[in-house]
Amino acid sequence: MLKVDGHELERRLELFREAARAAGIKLTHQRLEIFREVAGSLEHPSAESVHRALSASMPTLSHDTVYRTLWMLTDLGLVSTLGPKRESVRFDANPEPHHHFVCLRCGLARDFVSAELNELRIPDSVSDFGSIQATHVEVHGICNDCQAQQPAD
Amino acid sequence: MLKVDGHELERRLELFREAARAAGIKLTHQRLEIFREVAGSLEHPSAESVHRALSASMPTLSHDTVYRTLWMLTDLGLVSTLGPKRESVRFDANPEPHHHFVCLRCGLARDFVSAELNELRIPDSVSDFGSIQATHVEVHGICNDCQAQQPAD
DNA sequence: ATCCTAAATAGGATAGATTCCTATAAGCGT
DNA sequence: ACGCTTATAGGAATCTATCCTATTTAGGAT
Repeated sequence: MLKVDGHELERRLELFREAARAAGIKLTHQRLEIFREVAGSLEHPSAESVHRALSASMPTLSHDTVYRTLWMLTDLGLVSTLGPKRESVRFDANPEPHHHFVCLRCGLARDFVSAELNELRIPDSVSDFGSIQATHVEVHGICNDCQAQQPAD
Repeated sequence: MLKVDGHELERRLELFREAARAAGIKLTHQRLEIFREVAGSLEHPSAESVHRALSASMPTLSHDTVYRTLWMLTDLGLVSTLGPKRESVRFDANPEPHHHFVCLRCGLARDFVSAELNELRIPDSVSDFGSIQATHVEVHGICNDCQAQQPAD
């Protein structure tokens, strides 16, 4: 199990404590442990694996609390999600090289093309993870419709 | 509902017919309609929305068929998925700008950093979709562990 | 055109992920 | 320490995706 350096973890925990205080959010034992688990891992855990890791020391921890906490951390900007959040799998039948704009609120996904972005230089170290098959750019933002509904954050 | 140009759609359908023939895969009505639906949309539909769109003209179409067909098209290389396929949501508490290597088989996700990739120029046209919040590069491939288990494809 | 067989489908059951509901418990300002 | 407000536990409900199997179909052979 890969771990974040202890000093860095403490730094992230302090950021969380500050952000929680600023937002008027209570610092419960559950929230601190859940944040410590996700901030301390290099493996981008799922809610389920966070729950599993903590249930040894907190046998009554509920799934609901893990999910609520992780989404709350996402709202605070301390955590993000890989890919378009929740939702179901989305399919893409565009055979040309292209890139994606993805709305963080509603999941809307649109293609855009860019010859320049098709030719990115990926650091050599990445091939230590495995063989590279494709590379593309993901732009995350808020789509026009979602902005119209809820202008600011 | 945004649609792909009719001529382009026919071209994609022809590619599918060829690929199916080459792979010894039967060209059923269901498969053709499902492919037409996903290849004709600019909105990267989910399996559920494909099913919904087709159920008017094919009331007995099953969910299973839609899923099987979409994964089959993915295996043929005619369709890809947005984000790490299936699985649950994955969380990321790394506050520094970074990019991802994602294994297409097992979903393993690892961070890597690159000052150069942090400074990508995104086409102006993308801001027509909405406000941009973050940009990062996703490298898709097969991780070392998965390659060891099943060397070639 | 008809037959045959392997492959594909429908439909319901099942598994897994995520959220909802509500009575109880705990944080934190005073 | 007290009380108000927010958070939690636990189970029920929902939703996504896959599995199972009897029936149907595509497409090559006749």
